[in-house]
Amino acid sequence: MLDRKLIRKDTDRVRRGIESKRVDFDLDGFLAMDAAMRNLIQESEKLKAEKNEASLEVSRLKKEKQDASDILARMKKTSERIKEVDVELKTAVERLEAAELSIPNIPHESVPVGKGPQDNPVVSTWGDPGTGVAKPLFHWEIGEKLGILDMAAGAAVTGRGFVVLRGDGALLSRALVNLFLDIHRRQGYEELAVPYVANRDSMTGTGQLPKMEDDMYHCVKDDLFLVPTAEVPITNVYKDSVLEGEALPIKCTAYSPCFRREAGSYGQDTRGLIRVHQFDKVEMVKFTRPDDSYGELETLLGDACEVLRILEIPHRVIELCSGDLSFSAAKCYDIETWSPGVEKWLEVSSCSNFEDFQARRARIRFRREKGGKPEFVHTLNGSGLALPRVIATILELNQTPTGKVRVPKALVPYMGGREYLEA
RNA sequence: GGAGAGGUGGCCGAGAGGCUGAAGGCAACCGCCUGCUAAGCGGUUGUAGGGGUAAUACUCUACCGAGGGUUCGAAUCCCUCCCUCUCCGCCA
Repeated sequence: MLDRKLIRKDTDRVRRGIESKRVDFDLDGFLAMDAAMRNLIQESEKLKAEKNEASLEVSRLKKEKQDASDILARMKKTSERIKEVDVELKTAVERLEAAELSIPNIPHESVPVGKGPQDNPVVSTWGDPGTGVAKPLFHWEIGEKLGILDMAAGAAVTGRGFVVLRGDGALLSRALVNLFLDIHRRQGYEELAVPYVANRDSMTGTGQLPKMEDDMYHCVKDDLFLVPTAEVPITNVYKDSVLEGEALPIKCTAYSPCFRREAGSYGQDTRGLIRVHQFDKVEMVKFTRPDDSYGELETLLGDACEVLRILEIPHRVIELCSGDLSFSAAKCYDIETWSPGVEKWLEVSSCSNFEDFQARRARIRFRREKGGKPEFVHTLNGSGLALPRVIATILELNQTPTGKVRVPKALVPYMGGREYLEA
Protein backbone atom coordinates (compact mmCIF):
# COMPACT_ATOMS: atom_id res chain seq x y z
CA MET A 1 0.00 0.00 0.00
CA LEU A 2 1.23 3.45 -0.79
CA ASP A 3 0.94 6.52 1.39
CA ARG A 4 -2.22 8.34 0.36
CA LYS A 5 -0.51 11.66 0.89
CA LEU A 6 2.18 10.60 -1.54
CA ILE A 7 -0.47 9.67 -4.09
CA ARG A 8 -2.08 13.09 -3.70
CA LYS A 9 1.09 15.14 -3.71
CA ASP A 10 3.35 13.19 -6.00
CA THR A 11 0.75 11.89 -8.42
CA ASP A 12 3.10 11.91 -11.39
CA ARG A 13 5.63 9.71 -9.70
CA VAL A 14 2.95 7.21 -8.73
CA ARG A 15 1.57 7.30 -12.25
CA ARG A 16 4.97 6.64 -13.78
CA GLY A 17 5.47 3.76 -11.34
CA ILE A 18 2.19 2.13 -12.28
CA GLU A 19 2.93 2.54 -15.97
CA SER A 20 6.47 1.20 -15.72
CA LYS A 21 5.10 -1.90 -13.99
CA ARG A 22 2.64 -2.20 -16.83
CA VAL A 23 -0.28 -2.30 -14.43
CA ASP A 24 -3.69 -1.07 -15.48
CA PHE A 25 -5.03 1.25 -12.80
CA ASP A 26 -7.30 4.28 -13.01
CA LEU A 27 -5.35 6.74 -10.89
CA ASP A 28 -7.50 9.74 -11.77
CA GLY A 29 -10.59 7.82 -10.80
CA PHE A 30 -8.91 6.98 -7.51
CA LEU A 31 -8.05 10.61 -6.82
CA ALA A 32 -11.63 11.64 -7.53
CA MET A 33 -12.89 9.00 -5.10
CA ASP A 34 -10.41 10.24 -2.54
CA ALA A 35 -11.54 13.84 -2.87
CA ALA A 36 -15.19 12.84 -2.62
CA MET A 37 -14.46 10.83 0.49
CA ARG A 38 -12.71 13.73 2.15
CA ASN A 39 -15.67 15.98 1.46
CA LEU A 40 -17.90 13.47 3.20
CA ILE A 41 -15.52 13.34 6.16
CA GLN A 42 -15.74 17.07 6.54
CA GLU A 43 -19.50 17.11 6.37
CA SER A 44 -19.83 14.26 8.84
CA GLU A 45 -17.37 15.79 11.28
CA LYS A 46 -19.02 19.17 11.15
CA LEU A 47 -22.34 17.59 12.09
CA LYS A 48 -20.72 15.57 14.85
CA ALA A 49 -19.07 18.64 16.34
CA GLU A 50 -22.53 20.22 16.40
CA LYS A 51 -23.96 17.15 18.08
CA ASN A 52 -21.24 17.04 20.72
CA GLU A 53 -21.77 20.66 21.58
CA ALA A 54 -25.53 20.19 21.89
CA SER A 55 -24.96 17.14 24.04
CA LEU A 56 -23.06 19.21 26.56
CA GLU A 57 -25.83 21.78 26.52
CA VAL A 58 -28.47 19.12 27.19
CA SER A 59 -26.44 17.75 30.03
CA ARG A 60 -26.15 21.22 31.55
CA LEU A 61 -29.85 22.02 31.16
CA LYS A 62 -30.86 18.73 32.74
CA LYS A 63 -28.65 19.40 35.72
CA GLU A 64 -30.31 22.77 36.14
CA LYS A 65 -33.66 21.07 35.68
CA GLN A 66 -34.50 23.12 32.64
CA ASP A 67 -36.34 22.07 29.53
CA ALA A 68 -34.20 20.78 26.67
CA SER A 69 -36.85 19.48 24.33
CA ASP A 70 -36.05 22.06 21.64
CA ILE A 71 -32.46 20.90 21.36
CA LEU A 72 -33.49 17.26 21.59
CA ALA A 73 -35.86 17.65 18.67
CA ARG A 74 -33.27 19.49 16.61
CA MET A 75 -30.57 16.96 17.41
CA LYS A 76 -32.77 14.05 16.46
CA LYS A 77 -32.74 15.48 12.93
CA THR A 78 -29.01 16.10 13.05
CA SER A 79 -28.42 12.55 14.23
CA GLU A 80 -30.45 11.19 11.36
CA ARG A 81 -28.47 13.30 8.95
CA ILE A 82 -25.22 12.04 10.47
CA LYS A 83 -26.36 8.50 9.89
CA GLU A 84 -27.10 9.21 6.27
CA VAL A 85 -23.78 10.90 5.68
CA ASP A 86 -21.92 8.13 7.50
CA VAL A 87 -23.51 5.47 5.35
CA GLU A 88 -22.34 7.34 2.27
CA LEU A 89 -18.95 7.82 3.83
CA LYS A 90 -18.62 4.17 4.70
CA THR A 91 -19.31 3.13 1.13
CA ALA A 92 -16.84 5.72 -0.12
CA VAL A 93 -14.14 4.53 2.28
CA GLU A 94 -14.70 0.89 1.40
CA ARG A 95 -14.47 1.57 -2.31
CA LEU A 96 -11.36 3.66 -1.80
CA GLU A 97 -9.67 1.06 0.37
CA ALA A 98 -10.50 -1.71 -2.05
CA ALA A 99 -9.05 0.30 -4.91
CA GLU A 100 -6.04 1.27 -2.85
CA LEU A 101 -5.08 -2.37 -2.35
CA SER A 102 -4.74 -2.72 -6.10
CA ILE A 103 -2.18 0.04 -6.52
CA PRO A 104 1.22 -1.60 -7.04
CA ASN A 105 4.36 -0.52 -5.27
CA ILE A 106 6.54 2.01 -7.10
CA PRO A 107 9.79 0.63 -8.51
CA HIS A 108 12.91 2.08 -6.91
CA GLU A 109 14.65 4.67 -9.07
CA SER A 110 17.54 2.27 -9.70
CA VAL A 111 15.26 -0.32 -11.30
CA PRO A 112 15.75 -0.59 -15.05
CA VAL A 113 12.63 0.18 -17.04
CA GLY A 114 11.56 -2.71 -19.22
CA LYS A 115 8.65 -4.75 -20.43
CA GLY A 116 9.36 -8.28 -19.31
CA PRO A 117 11.89 -11.01 -18.56
CA GLN A 118 13.83 -10.29 -21.75
CA ASP A 119 14.76 -6.87 -20.33
CA ASN A 120 16.22 -8.13 -17.04
CA PRO A 121 19.94 -7.32 -16.90
CA VAL A 122 22.39 -9.91 -15.59
CA VAL A 123 24.12 -8.48 -12.55
CA SER A 124 26.72 -11.16 -11.89
CA THR A 125 27.58 -14.78 -12.54
CA TRP A 126 29.41 -17.31 -10.38
CA GLY A 127 30.97 -20.54 -11.50
CA ASP A 128 31.15 -22.30 -14.81
CA PRO A 129 27.83 -23.65 -16.01
CA GLY A 130 28.90 -26.87 -17.66
CA THR A 131 28.93 -30.58 -17.06
CA GLY A 132 31.26 -33.40 -17.82
CA VAL A 133 28.46 -35.45 -19.28
CA ALA A 134 28.16 -35.40 -23.04
CA LYS A 135 24.44 -36.01 -23.26
CA PRO A 136 22.98 -34.80 -19.98
CA LEU A 137 19.70 -36.34 -18.91
CA PHE A 138 16.71 -34.41 -17.64
CA HIS A 139 16.37 -34.40 -13.89
CA TRP A 140 13.09 -36.30 -14.00
CA GLU A 141 14.79 -39.05 -15.99
CA ILE A 142 17.62 -39.20 -13.48
CA GLY A 143 15.21 -39.09 -10.57
CA GLU A 144 13.02 -41.88 -11.88
CA LYS A 145 16.06 -44.02 -12.73
CA LEU A 146 17.46 -43.62 -9.23
CA GLY A 147 14.03 -44.31 -7.78
CA ILE A 148 14.10 -41.10 -5.76
CA LEU A 149 11.43 -39.21 -7.69
CA ASP A 150 7.97 -40.65 -8.25
CA MET A 151 5.85 -38.36 -10.39
CA ALA A 152 3.14 -41.00 -10.91
CA ALA A 153 2.65 -41.41 -7.17
CA GLY A 154 2.23 -37.67 -6.73
CA ALA A 155 -0.36 -37.60 -9.47
CA ALA A 156 -2.16 -40.55 -7.89
CA VAL A 157 -2.28 -39.04 -4.44
CA THR A 158 -3.31 -35.57 -5.47
CA GLY A 159 -3.03 -34.83 -9.14
CA ARG A 160 -0.82 -33.26 -11.73
CA GLY A 161 1.83 -31.01 -10.30
CA PHE A 162 2.40 -32.91 -7.08
CA VAL A 163 5.42 -35.11 -6.61
CA VAL A 164 6.56 -37.81 -4.24
CA LEU A 165 10.21 -38.09 -3.30
CA ARG A 166 11.35 -41.51 -2.19
CA GLY A 167 14.28 -42.83 -0.22
CA ASP A 168 17.38 -40.78 -0.84
CA GLY A 169 15.25 -38.21 -2.68
CA ALA A 170 13.29 -37.53 0.47
CA LEU A 171 16.52 -37.55 2.45
CA LEU A 172 18.11 -35.12 0.00
CA SER A 173 15.22 -32.76 0.43
CA ARG A 174 15.37 -32.95 4.21
CA ALA A 175 19.15 -32.52 4.12
CA LEU A 176 18.87 -29.39 2.02
CA VAL A 177 16.34 -27.84 4.38
CA ASN A 178 18.62 -28.51 7.33
CA LEU A 179 21.69 -27.18 5.56
CA PHE A 180 19.88 -24.03 4.47
CA LEU A 181 18.54 -23.31 7.93
CA ASP A 182 21.93 -23.92 9.50
CA ILE A 183 23.56 -21.50 7.07
CA HIS A 184 20.99 -18.81 7.78
CA ARG A 185 21.28 -19.26 11.51
CA ARG A 186 24.99 -18.70 11.13
CA GLN A 187 24.24 -15.60 9.08
CA GLY A 188 22.33 -14.24 12.05
CA TYR A 189 18.73 -15.11 11.28
CA GLU A 190 16.37 -16.32 13.97
CA GLU A 191 14.83 -19.61 12.96
CA LEU A 192 11.05 -19.78 13.20
CA ALA A 193 8.61 -22.64 12.77
CA VAL A 194 5.42 -21.08 11.48
CA PRO A 195 1.83 -21.96 10.55
CA TYR A 196 1.33 -23.12 6.98
CA VAL A 197 -2.11 -21.59 6.69
CA ALA A 198 -2.78 -17.89 7.04
CA ASN A 199 -5.86 -15.76 7.37
CA ARG A 200 -7.13 -13.20 4.91
CA ASP A 201 -5.68 -10.24 6.79
CA SER A 202 -2.19 -11.72 6.71
CA MET A 203 -2.47 -12.55 3.02
CA THR A 204 -3.50 -8.97 2.38
CA GLY A 205 -0.70 -7.70 4.59
CA THR A 206 2.04 -9.19 2.45
CA GLY A 207 0.23 -8.31 -0.78
CA GLN A 208 -0.91 -11.68 -2.12
CA LEU A 209 -4.49 -10.56 -1.73
CA PRO A 210 -6.57 -9.28 -3.35
CA LYS A 211 -4.73 -9.67 -6.62
CA MET A 212 -3.58 -13.27 -6.44
CA GLU A 213 -6.57 -14.94 -4.80
CA ASP A 214 -7.01 -17.35 -7.70
CA ASP A 215 -3.48 -18.60 -7.26
CA MET A 216 -4.05 -19.63 -3.66
CA TYR A 217 -5.41 -22.79 -2.14
CA HIS A 218 -8.29 -21.65 0.00
CA CYS A 219 -9.98 -23.43 2.92
CA VAL A 220 -13.47 -22.08 2.50
CA LYS A 221 -14.89 -23.20 5.82
CA ASP A 222 -12.34 -21.26 7.81
CA ASP A 223 -11.45 -18.66 5.20
CA LEU A 224 -7.80 -19.63 5.52
CA PHE A 225 -5.20 -19.88 2.78
CA LEU A 226 -2.38 -22.37 2.37
CA VAL A 227 0.75 -20.23 2.38
CA PRO A 228 2.36 -19.68 -1.01
CA THR A 229 5.63 -18.83 0.77
CA ALA A 230 6.87 -18.55 4.35
CA GLU A 231 7.15 -14.82 3.67
CA VAL A 232 3.48 -14.59 4.64
CA PRO A 233 3.65 -16.15 8.12
CA ILE A 234 7.07 -14.69 8.94
CA THR A 235 6.22 -11.14 7.96
CA ASN A 236 2.89 -11.27 9.74
CA VAL A 237 4.52 -12.39 12.97
CA TYR A 238 5.04 -8.67 13.50
CA LYS A 239 1.69 -7.53 12.15
CA ASP A 240 0.19 -4.64 14.13
CA SER A 241 3.28 -4.00 16.14
CA VAL A 242 5.56 -1.14 16.99
CA LEU A 243 9.16 -2.33 17.23
CA GLU A 244 12.01 -0.76 19.16
CA GLY A 245 14.42 1.02 16.83
CA GLU A 246 17.43 -0.64 18.46
CA ALA A 247 15.99 -4.05 17.67
CA LEU A 248 16.30 -3.45 13.92
CA PRO A 249 17.21 -5.05 11.66
CA ILE A 250 15.22 -8.12 12.65
CA LYS A 251 16.23 -11.14 10.60
CA CYS A 252 14.14 -14.32 10.54
CA THR A 253 14.26 -17.54 8.59
CA ALA A 254 11.81 -20.38 8.33
CA TYR A 255 11.17 -23.49 6.35
CA SER A 256 7.71 -24.04 4.93
CA PRO A 257 6.01 -25.96 2.21
CA CYS A 258 4.65 -23.54 -0.39
CA PHE A 259 1.34 -24.03 -2.10
CA ARG A 260 0.59 -22.44 -5.44
CA ARG A 261 -2.31 -23.20 -7.71
CA GLU A 262 -0.44 -21.54 -10.57
CA ALA A 263 -3.77 -20.85 -12.20
CA GLY A 264 -3.32 -20.24 -15.86
CA SER A 265 0.16 -21.67 -16.21
CA TYR A 266 0.51 -24.65 -18.49
CA GLY A 267 2.63 -26.14 -21.24
CA GLN A 268 6.17 -24.85 -21.33
CA ASP A 269 8.52 -25.16 -18.39
CA THR A 270 6.21 -27.25 -16.26
CA ARG A 271 7.81 -30.70 -16.54
CA GLY A 272 9.47 -32.52 -13.72
CA LEU A 273 10.28 -30.38 -10.72
CA ILE A 274 10.30 -27.06 -12.54
CA ARG A 275 6.80 -25.98 -11.67
CA VAL A 276 4.83 -27.85 -9.02
CA HIS A 277 1.85 -26.93 -6.87
CA GLN A 278 3.55 -27.79 -3.64
CA PHE A 279 7.22 -27.31 -2.91
CA ASP A 280 9.55 -26.78 0.01
CA LYS A 281 11.41 -23.58 0.60
CA VAL A 282 13.50 -21.87 3.22
CA GLU A 283 12.76 -18.18 3.37
CA MET A 284 14.55 -15.20 4.86
CA VAL A 285 12.75 -12.06 5.97
CA LYS A 286 14.19 -8.80 7.24
CA PHE A 287 12.57 -5.87 9.01
CA THR A 288 14.78 -2.81 8.70
CA ARG A 289 14.97 0.93 9.17
CA PRO A 290 14.00 2.71 5.95
CA ASP A 291 17.48 4.15 5.54
CA ASP A 292 19.11 0.72 5.69
CA SER A 293 16.85 -1.33 3.47
CA TYR A 294 18.81 -1.11 0.23
CA GLY A 295 22.05 -2.06 1.96
CA GLU A 296 20.20 -4.91 3.63
CA LEU A 297 18.88 -6.04 0.25
CA GLU A 298 22.44 -6.52 -0.97
CA THR A 299 23.44 -8.57 2.08
CA LEU A 300 20.22 -10.59 1.79
CA LEU A 301 21.15 -11.38 -1.80
CA GLY A 302 24.65 -12.29 -0.61
CA ASP A 303 23.20 -14.60 2.04
CA ALA A 304 21.17 -16.43 -0.59
CA CYS A 305 24.11 -16.67 -3.02
CA GLU A 306 26.29 -18.06 -0.27
CA VAL A 307 24.05 -21.11 -0.11
CA LEU A 308 24.70 -21.81 -3.77
CA ARG A 309 28.42 -21.28 -3.39
CA ILE A 310 28.42 -23.76 -0.53
CA LEU A 311 26.57 -26.21 -2.79
CA GLU A 312 29.09 -25.47 -5.57
CA ILE A 313 26.28 -24.61 -7.96
CA PRO A 314 27.01 -22.12 -10.75
CA HIS A 315 24.50 -19.33 -10.74
CA ARG A 316 23.81 -15.83 -11.91
CA VAL A 317 21.98 -12.88 -10.46
CA ILE A 318 19.59 -10.88 -12.59
CA GLU A 319 17.78 -7.74 -11.68
CA LEU A 320 14.10 -7.58 -12.52
CA CYS A 321 13.14 -4.71 -14.77
CA SER A 322 10.10 -2.63 -13.89
CA GLY A 323 7.75 -4.63 -16.10
CA ASP A 324 8.75 -7.93 -14.50
CA LEU A 325 8.67 -6.69 -10.92
CA SER A 326 6.00 -8.21 -8.70
CA PHE A 327 3.07 -6.19 -7.42
CA SER A 328 4.50 -5.50 -3.96
CA ALA A 329 8.21 -5.16 -4.71
CA ALA A 330 10.17 -1.95 -5.16
CA LYS A 331 13.30 -3.79 -6.29
CA CYS A 332 14.07 -7.42 -6.83
CA TYR A 333 16.97 -9.68 -7.74
CA ASP A 334 16.45 -13.22 -8.95
CA ILE A 335 19.10 -15.87 -8.55
CA GLU A 336 19.15 -18.50 -11.26
CA THR A 337 21.02 -21.76 -11.52
CA TRP A 338 22.01 -23.33 -14.80
CA SER A 339 20.55 -26.77 -15.34
CA PRO A 340 22.37 -28.54 -18.17
CA GLY A 341 19.60 -31.07 -18.77
CA VAL A 342 16.71 -28.75 -19.42
CA GLU A 343 19.28 -26.23 -20.67
CA LYS A 344 17.69 -23.41 -18.77
CA TRP A 345 18.42 -20.90 -16.09
CA LEU A 346 16.12 -21.82 -13.21
CA GLU A 347 14.97 -19.25 -10.70
CA VAL A 348 15.81 -20.60 -7.24
CA SER A 349 15.57 -17.37 -5.28
CA SER A 350 13.93 -14.00 -5.40
CA CYS A 351 15.27 -11.27 -3.13
CA SER A 352 13.08 -8.22 -2.83
CA ASN A 353 12.80 -4.95 -1.00
CA PHE A 354 9.20 -3.97 -0.42
CA GLU A 355 10.12 -0.74 1.32
CA ASP A 356 7.10 0.25 3.45
CA PHE A 357 4.53 -1.28 1.10
CA GLN A 358 3.90 -4.42 3.16
CA ALA A 359 4.59 -2.68 6.47
CA ARG A 360 1.80 -0.24 5.71
CA ARG A 361 -0.62 -3.03 4.87
CA ALA A 362 0.36 -5.15 7.86
CA ARG A 363 0.87 -2.14 10.16
CA ILE A 364 4.45 -2.92 11.18
CA ARG A 365 6.16 0.12 12.64
CA PHE A 366 9.13 1.14 14.77
CA ARG A 367 10.26 4.08 16.88
CA ARG A 368 13.57 5.70 16.00
CA GLU A 369 13.93 6.63 19.63
CA LYS A 370 11.96 6.26 22.83
CA GLY A 371 8.82 8.34 22.69
CA GLY A 372 9.32 9.08 19.00
CA LYS A 373 6.58 8.84 16.41
CA PRO A 374 6.08 5.33 15.06
CA GLU A 375 7.24 5.00 11.45
CA PHE A 376 6.76 2.13 9.05
CA VAL A 377 9.64 -0.31 8.78
CA HIS A 378 10.89 -1.63 5.49
CA THR A 379 10.41 -5.33 4.82
CA LEU A 380 12.58 -7.51 2.64
CA ASN A 381 12.55 -11.15 1.85
CA GLY A 382 14.44 -13.67 -0.15
CA SER A 383 14.34 -17.38 -0.80
CA GLY A 384 17.23 -19.24 0.60
CA LEU A 385 16.35 -21.38 -1.32
CA ALA A 386 13.45 -23.07 -3.11
CA LEU A 387 14.08 -26.80 -3.11
CA PRO A 388 12.71 -28.46 -6.26
CA ARG A 389 14.77 -26.47 -8.71
CA VAL A 390 17.87 -26.81 -6.56
CA ILE A 391 17.28 -30.56 -6.57
CA ALA A 392 16.74 -30.49 -10.33
CA THR A 393 19.98 -28.58 -10.78
CA ILE A 394 21.95 -30.89 -8.48
CA LEU A 395 20.68 -33.94 -10.34
CA GLU A 396 21.42 -32.54 -13.78
CA LEU A 397 24.67 -30.79 -12.92
CA ASN A 398 26.24 -33.51 -10.80
CA GLN A 399 25.24 -36.51 -12.92
CA THR A 400 28.11 -38.76 -13.85
CA PRO A 401 28.62 -40.79 -17.03
CA THR A 402 27.84 -43.92 -15.01
CA GLY A 403 24.42 -42.66 -14.01
CA LYS A 404 25.21 -41.66 -10.47
CA VAL A 405 24.79 -38.24 -8.95
CA ARG A 406 27.52 -36.66 -6.87
CA VAL A 407 26.36 -35.16 -3.58
CA PRO A 408 27.81 -31.68 -2.97
CA LYS A 409 30.50 -31.84 -0.28
CA ALA A 410 28.73 -29.58 2.17
CA LEU A 411 25.68 -31.78 1.98
CA VAL A 412 27.44 -35.08 2.61
CA PRO A 413 27.30 -34.84 6.43
CA TYR A 414 23.58 -34.15 6.14
CA MET A 415 23.20 -37.24 3.92
CA GLY A 416 24.55 -39.72 6.41
CA GLY A 417 28.00 -39.51 4.83
CA ARG A 418 26.75 -40.56 1.40
CA GLU A 419 28.84 -39.09 -1.44
CA TYR A 420 26.82 -40.40 -4.36
CA LEU A 421 23.20 -41.10 -5.11
CA GLU A 422 22.92 -44.33 -6.99
CA ALA A 423 20.34 -46.86 -7.99
C1' G B 1 -17.62 -28.75 19.73
C1' G B 2 -20.05 -27.68 24.98
C1' A B 3 -20.02 -24.66 29.75
C1' G B 4 -18.13 -20.59 32.27
C1' A B 5 -14.73 -16.06 33.07
C1' G B 6 -12.51 -12.12 30.68
C1' G B 7 -10.64 -8.33 26.74
C1' U B 8 -10.22 -0.38 29.10
C1' G B 9 -4.01 4.06 27.62
C1' G B 10 3.38 1.79 27.50
C1' C B 11 1.82 -1.52 31.81
C1' C B 12 -1.58 -2.43 36.21
C1' G B 13 -6.47 -1.03 37.26
C1' A B 14 -11.33 1.95 38.28
C1' G B 15 -15.66 3.47 35.83
C1' A B 16 -22.01 0.45 35.08
C1' G B 17 -26.11 6.02 30.01
C1' G B 18 -24.43 12.89 30.09
C1' C B 19 -18.23 18.24 30.87
C1' U B 20 -14.78 10.59 30.83
C1' G B 21 -9.60 10.65 26.15
C1' A B 22 -11.10 8.20 30.32
C1' A B 23 -9.97 8.21 38.28
C1' G B 24 -5.85 6.00 40.87
C1' G B 25 -1.16 3.57 40.59
C1' C B 26 3.35 2.23 37.95
C1' A B 27 6.76 3.63 34.14
C1' A B 28 9.16 7.41 31.18
C1' C B 29 10.52 12.51 30.43
C1' C B 30 11.17 17.81 32.17
C1' G B 31 11.70 21.10 36.24
C1' C B 32 12.39 22.12 41.63
C1' C B 33 14.56 20.45 46.06
C1' U B 34 18.34 17.64 48.71
C1' G B 35 26.17 17.38 49.92
C1' C B 36 25.76 12.29 46.51
C1' U B 37 22.08 8.38 45.95
C1' A B 38 17.22 7.43 47.53
C1' A B 39 12.93 9.94 48.94
C1' G B 40 9.85 14.37 48.22
C1' C B 41 7.19 18.36 45.35
C1' G B 42 5.25 20.38 40.58
C1' G B 43 4.46 19.47 35.47
C1' U B 44 4.43 16.60 30.84
C1' U B 45 3.62 11.99 28.16
C1' G B 46 -1.59 7.63 23.33
C1' U B 47 -3.01 6.48 18.13
C1' A B 48 -5.30 7.57 13.54
C1' G B 49 -7.75 10.86 10.25
C1' G B 50 -9.67 15.81 8.40
C1' G B 51 -8.98 21.22 8.19
C1' G B 52 -5.01 24.68 8.76
C1' U B 53 0.55 26.11 8.27
C1' A B 54 6.63 26.84 4.78
C1' A B 55 6.80 24.02 9.23
C1' U B 56 4.97 24.75 14.07
C1' A B 57 0.81 26.60 16.60
C1' C B 58 -4.17 25.91 16.45
C1' U B 59 -8.69 23.23 15.60
C1' C B 60 -12.28 19.32 14.62
C1' U B 61 -13.47 13.98 14.46
C1' A B 62 -12.85 8.99 15.77
C1' C B 63 -10.80 5.22 18.92
C1' C B 64 -12.20 1.49 26.02
C1' G B 65 -11.21 -6.38 21.34
C1' A B 66 -14.11 -5.82 16.09
C1' G B 67 -18.69 -4.77 13.65
C1' G B 68 -23.80 -3.50 14.00
C1' G B 69 -28.19 -1.67 17.00
C1' U B 70 -31.03 1.35 20.86
C1' U B 71 -30.68 6.75 22.42
C1' C B 72 -30.74 13.76 21.68
C1' G B 73 -26.26 11.39 24.02
C1' A B 74 -22.83 4.74 24.79
C1' A B 75 -16.47 2.45 27.58
C1' U B 76 -21.30 1.84 30.13
C1' C B 77 -27.64 -1.17 27.51
C1' C B 78 -28.81 -5.00 23.25
C1' C B 79 -27.11 -8.31 19.05
C1' U B 80 -23.22 -10.73 16.07
C1' C B 81 -18.23 -12.02 15.56
C1' C B 82 -12.93 -12.48 17.07
C1' C B 83 -9.25 -13.42 20.76
C1' U B 84 -7.39 -15.04 25.79
C1' C B 85 -8.04 -18.09 30.26
C1' U B 86 -10.46 -22.36 33.09
C1' C B 87 -13.25 -26.93 32.93
C1' C B 88 -15.51 -30.91 29.86
C1' G B 89 -15.67 -33.54 25.19
C1' C B 90 -13.10 -35.01 20.61
C1' C B 91 -8.45 -35.90 18.09
C1' A B 92 -3.28 -36.66 18.46
